[in-house]
Amino acid sequence: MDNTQKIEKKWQKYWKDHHSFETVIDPSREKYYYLVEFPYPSGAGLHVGHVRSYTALDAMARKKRLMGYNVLFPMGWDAFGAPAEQYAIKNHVHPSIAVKENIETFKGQIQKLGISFDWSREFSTTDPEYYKWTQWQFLQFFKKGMAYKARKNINWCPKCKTGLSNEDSSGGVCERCGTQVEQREKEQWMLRMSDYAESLIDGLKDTDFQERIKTAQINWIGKSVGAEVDFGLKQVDEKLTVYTTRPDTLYGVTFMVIAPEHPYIDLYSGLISNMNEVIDYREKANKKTEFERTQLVKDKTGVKLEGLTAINPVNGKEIPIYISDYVMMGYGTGAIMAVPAHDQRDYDFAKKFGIDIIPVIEKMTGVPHENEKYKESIVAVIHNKKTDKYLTINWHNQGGRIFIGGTIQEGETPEACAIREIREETGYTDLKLISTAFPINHHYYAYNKNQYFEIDATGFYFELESEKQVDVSLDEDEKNCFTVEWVDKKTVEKEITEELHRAVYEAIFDESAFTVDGKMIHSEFLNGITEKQVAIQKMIEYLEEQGIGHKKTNYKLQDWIFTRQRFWGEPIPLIYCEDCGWVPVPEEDLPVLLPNVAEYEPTDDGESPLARIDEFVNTTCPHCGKPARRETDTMPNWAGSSWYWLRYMDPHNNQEFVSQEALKYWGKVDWYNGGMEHATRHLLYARFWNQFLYNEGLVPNSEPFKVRAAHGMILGEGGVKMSKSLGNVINPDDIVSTYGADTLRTYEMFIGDYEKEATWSEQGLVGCRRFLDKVIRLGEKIVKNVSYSTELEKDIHRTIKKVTEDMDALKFNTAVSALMILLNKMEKVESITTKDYRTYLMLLNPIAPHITEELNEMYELGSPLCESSWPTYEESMLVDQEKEIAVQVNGKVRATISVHADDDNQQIEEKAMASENVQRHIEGKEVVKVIVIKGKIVNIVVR
RNA sequence: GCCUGAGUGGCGGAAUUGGUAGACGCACAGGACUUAAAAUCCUGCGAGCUUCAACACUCGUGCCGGUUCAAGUCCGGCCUUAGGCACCA
Repeated sequence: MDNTQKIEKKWQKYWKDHHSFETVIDPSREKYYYLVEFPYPSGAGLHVGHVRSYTALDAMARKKRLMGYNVLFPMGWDAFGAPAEQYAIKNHVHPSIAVKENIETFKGQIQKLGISFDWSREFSTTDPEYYKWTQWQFLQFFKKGMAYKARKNINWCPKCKTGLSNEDSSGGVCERCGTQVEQREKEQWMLRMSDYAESLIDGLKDTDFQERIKTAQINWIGKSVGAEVDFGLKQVDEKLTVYTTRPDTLYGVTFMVIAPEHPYIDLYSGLISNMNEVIDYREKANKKTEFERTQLVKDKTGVKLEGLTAINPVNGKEIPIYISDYVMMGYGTGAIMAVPAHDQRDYDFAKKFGIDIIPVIEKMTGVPHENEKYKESIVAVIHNKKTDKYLTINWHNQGGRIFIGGTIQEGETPEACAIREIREETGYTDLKLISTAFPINHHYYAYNKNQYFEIDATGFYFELESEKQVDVSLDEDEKNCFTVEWVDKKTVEKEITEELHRAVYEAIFDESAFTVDGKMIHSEFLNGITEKQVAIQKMIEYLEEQGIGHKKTNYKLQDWIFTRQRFWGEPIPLIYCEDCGWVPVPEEDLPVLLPNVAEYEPTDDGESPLARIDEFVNTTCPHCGKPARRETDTMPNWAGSSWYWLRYMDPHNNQEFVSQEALKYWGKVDWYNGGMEHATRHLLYARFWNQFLYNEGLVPNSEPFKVRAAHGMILGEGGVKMSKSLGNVINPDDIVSTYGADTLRTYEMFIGDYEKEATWSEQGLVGCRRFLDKVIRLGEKIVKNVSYSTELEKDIHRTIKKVTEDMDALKFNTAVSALMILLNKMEKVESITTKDYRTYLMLLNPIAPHITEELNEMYELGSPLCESSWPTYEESMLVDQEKEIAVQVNGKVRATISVHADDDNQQIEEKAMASENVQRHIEGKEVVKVIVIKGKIVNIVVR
């Protein structure tokens, strides 16, 4: 309908001409700050996903304004970065030109949707007036020693020819282009973000982020609490420090592993007799990408350091040292103590290299009891290869099927005991021991002896070598009690249910380390402890007493690599002088502008394209005046978005990045909406940046955002991601021109749970268009009257409540649904009053602002909606005098009755009993009790 | 593997937080209006069973079990799925 277009244009012009959504500081009114992530203005234009979040926040912002708040709802552009640069390389134009075009497209698209942004505050991160302050803030980091240059292995994207932060190369591929990331040693500017790890976790307490977002942040920061322990080296007077979260397992250490890059390898190369092999391995490991090292290769590799051994500080045991790439130099100390019995990776490694596995934690089964009798015992699983059967003893109804078991006698080894028991009970003697299972601590009650037992049991797995048997000397009684039976695996797994025997069976065939809690064994002063935390605490105390270790907290979060070797980014405002070192560009010289040239190709040697532009590079030292060179790397894409919400408060200030007055009034962002893809990186960078500014006294709040919500993606029809290649991308412009912006907005709000993904459906869209058409037609039956229709009054009040509450809770779908329900009611009555209609339009206005304004004007209902106030409801109007409630008999609904608000329980019960169908169901039965929940339900319990 | 969520008709999804499961919309079917179509309006629409029809009845919120007068909702154990983290010691 071209009429729709006209109406929408008309009101968009009205809002613009009247500055309807422009905001100024007004201490007499309460402020509210809605922020939606500013987009990267790509050539592809706006996506329907943008529409979803913009409309949602727009609806909330419009409503808050009508409620009298001074609402800040700004928009801008995050325009530094690769795509604009790629475009520039191809077409030999300055990236700023492409950016300008794209911004225009995006802005046009957004304006067509009627989003109530305050465009007077618009800026782009690429505006020199903006990035001047990004540079200024970087200098604050620099001056505080929070920015430093380090030569280190960084993630390098060979396609983009630039370094990447860990955050940008997660999963071992470049975030931008998907190329596998390589390791390259480069000098990089770093920001000391890891200093803020704890405070970034802590600060979450002051936010109302969605739980899933908090979790994502906490996972990313990756806090772990453990201990650093110093192991001795046998050959030199030096210690090898490891980080472990399980110091309680120190007695189970049977080897150590250090990262291939560990400095000790070169330091003690003289002592290592197989140095060639070691170097060879190290080179291979270095060539592997981080991706291969962490994702693909689960098979353990490594080399033993011959000639260098370590000493376990708690028991003085000598243990071998290996190098292996499953230990990372970048985490902890780059060295680990390996406890194969209780760590899966160590277990795999030990199995492969034939290293001892010493269990120090015992699995516990059964329930411990007072006055237990202690004994040690064995359980033997015997397998016959020829028949693929297992030897069992069937006690029939006196205890079912079990394996061979028995108590260890004095002076007997567990293995000897097993062999003896097998012979005594079954006669078999020709056995080969295959494996010994981890010990099990079992608690049980023996009925025949009326006694509680605690046993430490060792499980053995034997292979039967031959059928050779000796006579079994059992008395008659025993013979009648049990039979010896060979059974298949299936029977074993089905019939052996006794807890201990079952546990032994599982332990024998389980190829994994025992990583759950249990009872400490073989650990001297820790023996018998059953709680992990207690054991860890005790061990740490011991280590600290002995001076061989201490408690230590580690984080996965690392320092932020803050340089990119690209053209299209904020130049880093530093100058290198041979005499003075790194010198900041004086504030009055900011911004350091990007030069206006036409060559932007990154170079293979890893230098920024800026390095080739002499007139940019060559300068003088601000300190001593000698010739000096500018830093030619630029800032990463994330820099500009790390403080943009502050600039919105005071976007045209050329004296400071934001005035204290604006900061004081606008404070925090009250509600920040963005995609789930930014829940870790952008949000962490932004919070870190803000916390730093807070510590410098530059901003009043340490946390920048109160609420963080994330919208779900909009998927193409069929539930797949929208993508160019699938050809299922929906262009909002097309929808706006066919159905109108109001229809698109209403549909996207109605599509489903805002926080979950939703599938696009053209049919659903049509339904929303129909809904709006009905709203339009409803106007035909209004009669002038300044009060609500009596028949609709209650429904209107209820709808006001519902819509008001739902919109604040992101439940737009049910808000729209409530409006549809009210519409259906309004359609059914003869006529509606002007007040009915105006209130209805007002409620719909935040979601469909154009058509509601138009109808309001057309029927002369009052001042423009955007200049009016949000309707209120009366509590008294929400309660019904008459209500239908259900009557259940034994929990099943059998009737409904109409009850009055004044009815007492007695009356309600009588009404319920009077129902014919209820009578039928209670007839001939005894009524046990009647539950009456006023206004809700009656349940009659009969027997 | 660990940490979050989620699982309800043909479909998108509701359900006042333990109280009539399936609101609202879509799709579909039947009818009205129309020369006809579109648009619009009315009616029906979880499955089964029964009936000329209606009333009624049985089952039903991923699966198994439990608590309760009453469970989509709470508890225990699984399965599936989406997202986050991951040789992080």
